Amino acid sequence: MNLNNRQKKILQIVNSTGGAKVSDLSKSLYFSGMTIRRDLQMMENEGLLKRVHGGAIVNDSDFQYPIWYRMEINKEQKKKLAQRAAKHLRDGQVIFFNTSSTLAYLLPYLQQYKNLQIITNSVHLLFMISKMHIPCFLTGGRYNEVEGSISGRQAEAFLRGINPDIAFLSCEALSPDGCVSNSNEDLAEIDRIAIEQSKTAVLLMDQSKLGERCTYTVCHTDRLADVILL
Amino acid sequence: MNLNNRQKKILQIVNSTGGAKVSDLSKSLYFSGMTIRRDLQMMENEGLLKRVHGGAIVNDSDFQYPIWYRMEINKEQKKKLAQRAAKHLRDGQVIFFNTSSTLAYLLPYLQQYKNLQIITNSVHLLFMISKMHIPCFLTGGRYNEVEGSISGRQAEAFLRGINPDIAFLSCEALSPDGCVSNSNEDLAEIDRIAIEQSKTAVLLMDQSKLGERCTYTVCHTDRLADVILL
DNA sequence: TGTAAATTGAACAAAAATGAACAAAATTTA
DNA sequence: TAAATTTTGTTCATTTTTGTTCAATTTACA
Repeated sequence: MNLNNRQKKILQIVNSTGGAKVSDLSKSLYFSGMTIRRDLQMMENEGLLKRVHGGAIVNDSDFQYPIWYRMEINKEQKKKLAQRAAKHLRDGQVIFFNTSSTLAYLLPYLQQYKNLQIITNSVHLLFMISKMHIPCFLTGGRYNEVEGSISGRQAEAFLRGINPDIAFLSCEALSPDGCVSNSNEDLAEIDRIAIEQSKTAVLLMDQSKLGERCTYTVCHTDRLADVILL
Repeated sequence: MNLNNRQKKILQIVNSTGGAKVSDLSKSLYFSGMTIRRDLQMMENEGLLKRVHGGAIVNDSDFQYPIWYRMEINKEQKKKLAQRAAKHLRDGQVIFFNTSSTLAYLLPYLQQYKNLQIITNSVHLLFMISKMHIPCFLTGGRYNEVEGSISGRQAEAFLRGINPDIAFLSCEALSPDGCVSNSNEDLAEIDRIAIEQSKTAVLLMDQSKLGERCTYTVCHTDRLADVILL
């Protein structure tokens, strides 16, 4: 029994029973209380559990649903609203999409238009669009694994060299007074530049994120041609 | 019993039992603890297992090499040659990879270096490298679904703005007189620029493609620091 | 065949893991 | 509230494991 096995076992016990006492763990695993305590401290640092006086309990901190799950939520309603957004589409347009799962609802409507060119900083959208055999360009720059986005100085430079007809954006928060904002500084900057460079900008966003305000302002809604709440 | 057989056996034991102690492996394989320890270190660097105090356990990290890589991993020759290519690696390097599955053999060796920065025009390599938690930049530009590559005018401009310490390239053909060539014009141009911009360039390629010559010349081998035939 | 490189093991110093002792802090009890 | 009890964290000693270095041996290769 080494450190790793012991900690794995402790985690099993804690997760299956909701919590465990140091004294019990010590007795059942045949290690001193001191060792157990050190284990719990390590595991708490890694966010695996929460330490309390006398032992440890499960860590039920906030967790995020994976992206594929979020896409399944409210499918029907979102489809209808994406249809409304699709009314801004025309043949031959150069279109920018930012990084967002919400925008994926728009993709089916691209099929009916000819000679579109898509630019995006989302690798997920890149793949989906490519599978539809629509030419797609990705901004260059630093890859962020969490959102599947490309951002940073180079992505900004890339965008400044392009003038899309329309930008479809999604963001994290929209305050009551019309302030569109994001919690990621780099992605907020991408959005700002996309709006600057594009003739038209349309915001799509999830109603659930309404009314809040994140650290980095993207723009005010009066700069947008349309705001569609899914 | 040579190094490769021994490591294969160690991996079997670890994978079948979930873990093994150095002292036990030493006794059952009749090798000194020191040798076992060196084996484990090597195998950990390649991501095949996880070392813990006293021994090793199965690698349950979130990063897994793709199946085709793990299936090939025991082909000693490729492993050895990738190892030779890895000798060009140093801490803190800025490295370019072009679009090629061959280069994936090098990835395990990246883990042992600190502060690397990778630039590539391959989305497949981008994903693998990101999963290893190494900062990775993608060139901007047109996406080509077939090879999973980014190329075109913007990718070229992106590359010209960067000066990597070393470029690892793979290509489609290498003629007997040392002409490195490619059948895709855009990707050949990317390679040319990468060589131009990099302090050092190393070619890795599959022996099967040896002796031929494609439409677009990339460079001559005397421009390369090393040519490694897998 | 001789030389360079890789492999291996031994010795020993350095580091990690563990438990015991005890003072400090938290909790319970009176 | 104070005393008693339990739990915690610090420190130190002991044991185990690891890494470094060097020498011997084997292997690769020119």
